[in-house]
Amino acid sequence: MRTLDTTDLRLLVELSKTPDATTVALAQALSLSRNTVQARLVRLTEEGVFLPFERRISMDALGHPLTAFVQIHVHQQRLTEITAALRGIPEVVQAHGLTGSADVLARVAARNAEDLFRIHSRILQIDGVDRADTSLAMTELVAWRTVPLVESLLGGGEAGGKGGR
Amino acid sequence: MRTLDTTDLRLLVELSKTPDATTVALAQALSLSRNTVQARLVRLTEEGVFLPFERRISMDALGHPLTAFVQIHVHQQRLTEITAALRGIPEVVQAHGLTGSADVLARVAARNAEDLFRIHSRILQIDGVDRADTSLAMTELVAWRTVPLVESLLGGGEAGGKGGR
DNA sequence: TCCGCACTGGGCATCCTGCTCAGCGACCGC
DNA sequence: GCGGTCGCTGAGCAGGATGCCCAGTGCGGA
Repeated sequence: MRTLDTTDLRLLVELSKTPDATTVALAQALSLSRNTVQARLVRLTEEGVFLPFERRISMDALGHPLTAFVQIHVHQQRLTEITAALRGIPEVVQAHGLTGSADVLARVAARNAEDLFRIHSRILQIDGVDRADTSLAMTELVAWRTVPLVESLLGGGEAGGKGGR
Repeated sequence: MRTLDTTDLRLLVELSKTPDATTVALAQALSLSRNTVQARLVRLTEEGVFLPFERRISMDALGHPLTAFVQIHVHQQRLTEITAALRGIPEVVQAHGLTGSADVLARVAARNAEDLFRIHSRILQIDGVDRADTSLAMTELVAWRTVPLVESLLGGGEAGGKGGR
């Protein structure tokens, strides 16, 4: 994957500020020509810099205000089937295979405590699952953010965005 | 927060399929009038159903392909300062206050193993942090998804979208 | 029965989009 | 030093989308 240059990063920051900005507005904000912005956006899209829109849907709005992390210990030989089973539970929003004591960390969205208990049980009943420890997220201390990282890349100095090959 | 009706949910699914679709295209896909779609989108936006665009930026693209989860044990009295310190680390992408054995679960993005170690050390040096256990995410078994949950709400039957108050 | 609400379909001026083209400046390899 | 190549610019153009307005309609609740 190509390394993003300053122009790309500035574009990402601007997009984060005004996600629905038109190409013209973005060009104005960054003092670039409309053509350049358009070309960059196409390239960024093709390179897969933008993750699916799904990620922008609020669980709260869907009536699932509770977030919980479930640490799952499994028979590692059966990981494939277990993954499939987890995919079958819509409330399992995300799951990672981990190093360390637990094998799988699943992120779960629930309507309320009962609902969470139900989902927890459902995970426990999956064949090959040994144990599942649920931790409820009480506060989001740091809300998902990418811009600080992008800005650190900008400040840290990348190659300039003009001329050259 | 108002409960989303069938029309809203169908709109979310359609948007997930084609995030850059025009209002006209969405209206066509859902067999609604353009005016209705436009009004719904405005309302969904006002209600905060859409999370920030930042969430759609790929860490891989930013040169941070490694994801790690850091379980942090802290002096709970100092949680406020600790949160501020975590916010000061750009690589800390998200952090939750948890019930259970650990106090804080932080999600971290890193360039490579060394980088991860550096960030881990930086977290450890925060005043009030007792211990920090890092687990590296090796695979994303289930990529972030919301649509299955939305569809389960659709299938489960919500109130219809037309008429009434 | 009447009211209010949400959706519909039409219309309108303005702006954006997607595309093309020529020109220019900078850096590359030769 | 020189041509080649790449990225940015500014202009132009047809088609379409946007944002806004309004009147009409069907349904449920008061």
